[in-house]
Amino acid sequence: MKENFVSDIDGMAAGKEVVVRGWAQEIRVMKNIGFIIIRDSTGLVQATVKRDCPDFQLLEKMSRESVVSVSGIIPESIKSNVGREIITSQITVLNVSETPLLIGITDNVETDMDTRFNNRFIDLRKPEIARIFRAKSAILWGMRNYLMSNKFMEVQTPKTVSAATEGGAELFHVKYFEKDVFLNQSPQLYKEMLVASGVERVFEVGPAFRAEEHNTPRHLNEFTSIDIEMAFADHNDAMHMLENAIANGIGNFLSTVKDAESFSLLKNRPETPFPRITYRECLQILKENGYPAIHGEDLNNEALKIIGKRFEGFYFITEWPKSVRPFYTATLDEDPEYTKSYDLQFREIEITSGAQRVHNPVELKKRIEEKGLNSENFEFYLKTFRYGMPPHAGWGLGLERLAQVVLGLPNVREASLFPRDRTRVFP
RNA sequence: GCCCCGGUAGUGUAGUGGCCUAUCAUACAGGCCUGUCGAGCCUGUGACUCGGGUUCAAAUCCCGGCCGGGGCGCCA
Repeated sequence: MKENFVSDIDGMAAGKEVVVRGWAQEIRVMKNIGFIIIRDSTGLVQATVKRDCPDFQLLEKMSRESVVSVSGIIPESIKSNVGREIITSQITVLNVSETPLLIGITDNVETDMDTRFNNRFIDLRKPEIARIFRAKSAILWGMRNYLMSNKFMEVQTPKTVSAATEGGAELFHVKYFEKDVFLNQSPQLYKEMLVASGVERVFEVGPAFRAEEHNTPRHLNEFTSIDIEMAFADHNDAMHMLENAIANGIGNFLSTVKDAESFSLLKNRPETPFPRITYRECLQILKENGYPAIHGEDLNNEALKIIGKRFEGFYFITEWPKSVRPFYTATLDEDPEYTKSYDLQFREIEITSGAQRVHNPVELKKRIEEKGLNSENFEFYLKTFRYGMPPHAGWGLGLERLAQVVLGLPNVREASLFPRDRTRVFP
């Protein structure tokens, strides 16, 4: 096993002997001296190879990105501009890399997104690409940590489901032995069933599939959904959990990922609570801006851009009309045409959708039928509401979209290691 | 699902009917030079997405396929 990562060299005294293992990012050879810039997951170090090193001739035939193990000593004074240096005593080439590289790593040439994704394993060697996923991981960890400390249990629910769905999104068909099944668009129904099972607070981090033929910088056909559901809670409680989970996620990212503020769009842990605006207030703003918006319809992208300009970062749009929300969304006590629902927005990008849910089985059945769905297909779900279902609320969040807005990425595909879009199912 | 734009060496580009035997950068191979550091200099290798059509002549114009980027719709 590797004993030292490159960044460990920072604390080492001159004269200390180390073994560095990583990728040979740059190789330069001269008459009496040569250099290898070695990269590992933690950073760069220059291995300086003098003529008297017995492995000097290995440099001359070494290709970039070959995997090497280099032994050496920390020098008294560091002359390399990468800030770390070892004076080499021994070099082992563990595996050679073919040339030329499929895409440049340090070359001063841009590479198209398509070419990069076709060769993603090399693309990910670029520090500016790799750090996206360090950030995503740290954001998720911070959110998970917040939920775990609030009595949530992490669960896994099936991704293959039979015909009954929430309606709305198109689903992917999959052969399942002699049956036709679908890839689940969200864990919604399962989360609620687990609330009925007495777990009270559940969350899941997993894939969600949407067979929509969109081609935009903010859609993936397979994305990572963070979903929560909590018993004995209303939409305001769920919003509270959401904004604090996000603040904790971003806070964790900024405080644990190296140089986070240098590449993050958001430089500070966001203040909570996030501002809230109702759907009806949005329509009023649009009207004042002379933008035609139809009451009872969804806000389109252009409308959301107008609304988004009024807020610095994250904001909630609450109390959406019943007509644009799923059947399981609870309505306002004082006006049943509107719902206890909310979307979390960042400018025009929708990050999260959530609500208090209907917990009365009679009303729920009615709402399913109002949407034109067959309630018999939902019996597995409806019956969990008849034997003691508490009031509950929750949300579903697109992790790639969250990473996209936190980092200011131009395309959500950049936040997916191996994105799945309208045409890409490879690699 | 509808609409717009695009596809030229490994990578990224210039070229919109003949001056293209296709530009430049980077990579790659070889050489010179140098405790170098986006090193520099010289030489070399390497490309018009596929199929059909128009034309004396097509990278260039037309049609179709495939692939890509984006707008709308829809959503996380």
